[in-house]
Amino acid sequence: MEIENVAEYLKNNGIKPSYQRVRVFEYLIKNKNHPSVNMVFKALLGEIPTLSKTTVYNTLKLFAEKNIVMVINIEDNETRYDADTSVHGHFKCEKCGELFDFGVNENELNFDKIENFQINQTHIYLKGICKNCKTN
Amino acid sequence: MEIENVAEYLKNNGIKPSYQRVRVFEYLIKNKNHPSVNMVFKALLGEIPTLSKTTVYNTLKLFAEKNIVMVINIEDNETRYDADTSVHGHFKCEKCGELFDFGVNENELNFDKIENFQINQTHIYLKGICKNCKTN
DNA sequence: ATTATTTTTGAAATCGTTACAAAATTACAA
DNA sequence: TTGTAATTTTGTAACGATTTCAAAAATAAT
Repeated sequence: MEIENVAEYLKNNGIKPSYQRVRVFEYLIKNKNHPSVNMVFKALLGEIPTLSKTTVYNTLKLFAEKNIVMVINIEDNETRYDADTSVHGHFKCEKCGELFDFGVNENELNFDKIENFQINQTHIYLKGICKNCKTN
Repeated sequence: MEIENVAEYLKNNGIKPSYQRVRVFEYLIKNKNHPSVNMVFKALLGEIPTLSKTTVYNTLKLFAEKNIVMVINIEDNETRYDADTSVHGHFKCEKCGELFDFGVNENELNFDKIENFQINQTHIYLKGICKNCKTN
């Protein structure tokens, strides 16, 4: 998805585009590295010296409520965020720790036993060894 | 999977079958409710008054390392455990909070972009409204 | 301008989890 | 058995991610 005007995009999703919110969202779409709160906070603190970590928490929670970010719980200890809200999977390499995106064909998922359930969110997490770490 | 003798099963998986470990694993296979550490602890405390919560943590971590339980991170705040380690999905109802199992056909998952990755674990989490909560 | 509303901030509290050392239990050898 | 070593359990303290909360700052409305 192409987002030309972040402030406009936030507004269209019912979010008042404050300076901090715009900057956090810009970080997400520029750095597609599924950051944690701490990663966002530390990256932006250099440019926004008054930034509070609570603001990052508040902002990402708001984004999640408005469904413009995906909450990734592939790690047991810290939550990660992704501005790409389309259905796709995440692969975590157990060796290098990196998180990879991969495509998922929704139609091919046959979900037994939950017919007539209303699905709002789909999370697909794989863990293993990535191609780089396998050869090295 | 049928597990007739829990102690034997633990031993076969490289786990010394102490009393606490046997009781924790028995709880898991009798109560297929994907319990949290706290749920296991509170349920067993009545029968094992000296039980420590740390023991439940240690035990479940050991089970996970030996791959006889599945770690479920569908909730952001607390980890849940499942003695069924076969590939299957979990549906969390956003209304009643219940966790449902569902079947997944592994072969039908076409994972784009991660060819030549070694997959060790597959986690599929859905969130939405279960059939009961939709009608009520 | 003034006032009301919203947002940000930072410190304190919360809570799941882990670290650690002592106590209890089990395994092993004499 | 008995003593000793190794393993497991226990409970308290520490840790760290996240939330709470109230004050300060910024923004919007009258």
